[in-house]
Amino acid sequence: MAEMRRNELSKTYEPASVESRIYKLWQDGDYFRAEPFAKNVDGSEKEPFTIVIPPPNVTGQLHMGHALDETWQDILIRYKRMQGFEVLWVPGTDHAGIATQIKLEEYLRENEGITRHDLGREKFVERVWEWKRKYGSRIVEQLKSLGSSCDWSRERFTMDEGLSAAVREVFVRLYDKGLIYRGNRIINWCPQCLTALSDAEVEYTEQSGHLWHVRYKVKDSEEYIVVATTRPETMLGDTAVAVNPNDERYSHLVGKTCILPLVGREIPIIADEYVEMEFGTGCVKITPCHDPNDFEVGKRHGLEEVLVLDGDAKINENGGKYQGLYRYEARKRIVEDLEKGGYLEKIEKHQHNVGECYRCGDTVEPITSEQWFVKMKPLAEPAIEIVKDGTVSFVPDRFTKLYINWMENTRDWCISRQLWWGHRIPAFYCNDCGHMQVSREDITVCEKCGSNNIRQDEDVLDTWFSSALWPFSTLGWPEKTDDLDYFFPTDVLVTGYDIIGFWVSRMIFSSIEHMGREPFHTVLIHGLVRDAEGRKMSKSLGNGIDPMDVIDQNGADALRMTLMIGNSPGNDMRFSDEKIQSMRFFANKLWNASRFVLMNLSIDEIELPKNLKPEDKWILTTYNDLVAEVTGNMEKYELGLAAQKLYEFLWETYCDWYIELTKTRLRSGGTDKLDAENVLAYVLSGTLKLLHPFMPFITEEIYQTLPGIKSALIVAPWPKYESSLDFSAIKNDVESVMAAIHSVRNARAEMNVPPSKKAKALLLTEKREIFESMLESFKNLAYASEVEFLTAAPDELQGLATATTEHARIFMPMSDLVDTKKEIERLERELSKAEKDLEIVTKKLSNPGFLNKAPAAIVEAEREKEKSIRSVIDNIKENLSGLI
RNA sequence: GGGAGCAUAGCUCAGCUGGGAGAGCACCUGCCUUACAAGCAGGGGGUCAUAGGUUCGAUCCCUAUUGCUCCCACCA
Repeated sequence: MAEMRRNELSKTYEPASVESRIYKLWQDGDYFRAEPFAKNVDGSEKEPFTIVIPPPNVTGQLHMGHALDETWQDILIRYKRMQGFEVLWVPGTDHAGIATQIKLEEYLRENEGITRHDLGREKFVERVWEWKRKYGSRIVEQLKSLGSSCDWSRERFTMDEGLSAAVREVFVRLYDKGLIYRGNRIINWCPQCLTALSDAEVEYTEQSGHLWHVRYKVKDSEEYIVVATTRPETMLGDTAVAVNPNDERYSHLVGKTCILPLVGREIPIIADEYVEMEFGTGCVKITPCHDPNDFEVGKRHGLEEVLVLDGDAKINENGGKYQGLYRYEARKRIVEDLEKGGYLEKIEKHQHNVGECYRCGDTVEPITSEQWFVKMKPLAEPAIEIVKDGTVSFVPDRFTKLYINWMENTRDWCISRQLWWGHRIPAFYCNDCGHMQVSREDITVCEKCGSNNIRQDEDVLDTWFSSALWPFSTLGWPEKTDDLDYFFPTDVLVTGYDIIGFWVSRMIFSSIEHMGREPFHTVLIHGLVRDAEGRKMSKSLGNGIDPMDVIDQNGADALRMTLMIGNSPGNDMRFSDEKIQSMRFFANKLWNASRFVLMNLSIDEIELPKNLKPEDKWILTTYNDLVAEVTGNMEKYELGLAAQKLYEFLWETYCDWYIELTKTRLRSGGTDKLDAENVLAYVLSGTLKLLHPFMPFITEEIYQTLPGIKSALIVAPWPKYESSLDFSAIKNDVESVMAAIHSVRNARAEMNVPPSKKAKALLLTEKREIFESMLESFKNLAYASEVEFLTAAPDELQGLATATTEHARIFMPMSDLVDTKKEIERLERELSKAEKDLEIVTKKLSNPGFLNKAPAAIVEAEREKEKSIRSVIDNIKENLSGLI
């Protein structure tokens, strides 16, 4: 596997050439494929771990939101795969009813000058399939370039045969149980898309409008009743005026009738609690067909229903002389006529929320219409319970509330759409006797009258109806399959908080209803990716950053790391050039560190040496702790923290310290060198494993070049904490040498001594042993020409630069460079800093409350700290007194 | 109207069950020390929004306040 020559690694990391090759390596190795009931080498059954992808729109293209979503999932999947789970990540795409249909209609209009009606349903649907075939693979390819390790052999599409069968099955079952019904109800209608929408598909924006106050004359009276409305055109459909039953101003009018201006219809004045006395005039015109609340009022009072708007938002035949006018045109005309007729009392400016179609943005109209609905209450109840009892949990937890709130308040779900692209509703009508049948199979003969004059319902189902079944339909349901037996329920669902209502909730109740249990145990919620200014990325703002461009320029690993590092579940993040750049640099750092190690390697097999040097023990201990921490973070879905720790360990611990500490040994040759090689390679190899889920490409590429590697990193076992690697006893000793090095560098830097100018170091320390065993490294990193151990401080400190730590005082003869006055100032600065620290600690330690109540370990640590600071202070003071 | 989130270094943000205030970028100083200048070494910079409370101890828990963001509801 390791075709690559070690010393041929290029000086900078070039992701483009690596990534496609590595992805092919994984695919050729078939590492993404999952087998139900797979066995371990010892014959035991493997534990499954399953994620289903939130299916992107089949004709869409990858955006940053996807990239974030996929990265989360791929990290979890790769982590679990390395841990020995039989992992399945089911990929697929969604037919995205409205979105796709709109897209093609736009294309047809712009390029062929035709509408879907010119083509007719059959031809149009055929064109959508063509469109799907043309663009459907684009997003899949984009997912691959991100590194997603999906089982592509199981790729699904919501309009696949199997998934369509699942949709039919569910529809029929729910219908038979009375949970799907057809009815004339008020729904949200998009006059642009010409279809009904569910409540979830309507977005509200605040707009400034007007409140028109209109006089309705009370019949057989000189009185007027004044109603306030924001949509005067709907008055054509008024069938009552309502007041609050407790409103004394109008109680004498309740039961009377008034005359609808312009129309002349006599309508009753009724009393209903729904009316707020304080708002407007306290009188509300009731338009049952064009307002959801009015619809309810109408039902309660048995009011007449007059529909006045057509599907395209034009006034219909019930609108008399206004028939044919578009809604806003009609509004203008009606207001004019009201004014002329003296019906208009006043016009107020008014801020109110207007519902818009989430796809096209057009103002939706509430309209009564014959539609199909899912009865929500019986489905919602167990779906709430399963989250309340913890069977399904949200990460972070706060989204539990949002979910429950959504579930508790949801009204019946309007599932029929007047579109052509989607799952056609399996309801069949007999044109002769009018009988309706809902069926899994297409109906050709009426079961009631035997007629074969049958037509299928024209409508299709809401896109979310099929995606609600995704966790089990993709595994073969309603067939009984091994996949279902083994991989269901799935484990984690990863998605953004914006579709909890649309999708997550519907998957949960669908799964309970049809599978009898939860679809997944954890819902991992991430935030949105915003631009550098914190704005939502959107097409209209043109501020979207194309992940494919980012990958091309920086590599998928850098993109993934950018999206993960420092990000916590549920929180939005900003995407900036700076961030992506620093991650590209990180990839390069990893590359070069590996290059350095590989250049020095002469071993054929990585094996930890028997005689470990102190610095080896130090790095192994630190690495070992890292394994434990990162694993803990992964388990808790704290991927941002895990990434952060890996970044720091690799850069600061491994590169800046450990590699530097080994350089003298690598130069020395012999066993020393071989031992260093082994430890370097061991820790690098382990770090690559830990980092692999985050940066799969570069880690795999490097891993392949390590000695003795027989498998791909993608299936290498995840590192475990090993107590045999715990040398924490010696950690402090090594760190005291590091502290001394740091202090020397500091002193030299303050005096602007270049590294090239080496100096002798006179070393006074009670830890002579450790300094001696790390002497060469110390000399190298502290720029010491030689080291002499002292048993007492020199009498005369003039002309000596001093470096001071808890355990060491170092004197460097550099008379030509040392400015005694400056040196004294520097030491005094350090002293006052240390004294401040000491003050805090002693205050704590002199507090009886602290001593009595704080845990012993904390008190002990505080004592250690005090001792250490005192030692530093003593050392600085002695140095000072020698100078003054 | 209801609910949620955020407020930590100049900027963007971490900070897991309360005990050390952190990272990246930016900034200052010195270095091409042959893995990396996409780098190395050193450094400056924060009353952790405000006011209370709980505690031996609060960035972290509780209450209130202020400011920003979002979601849901839709009083016509």
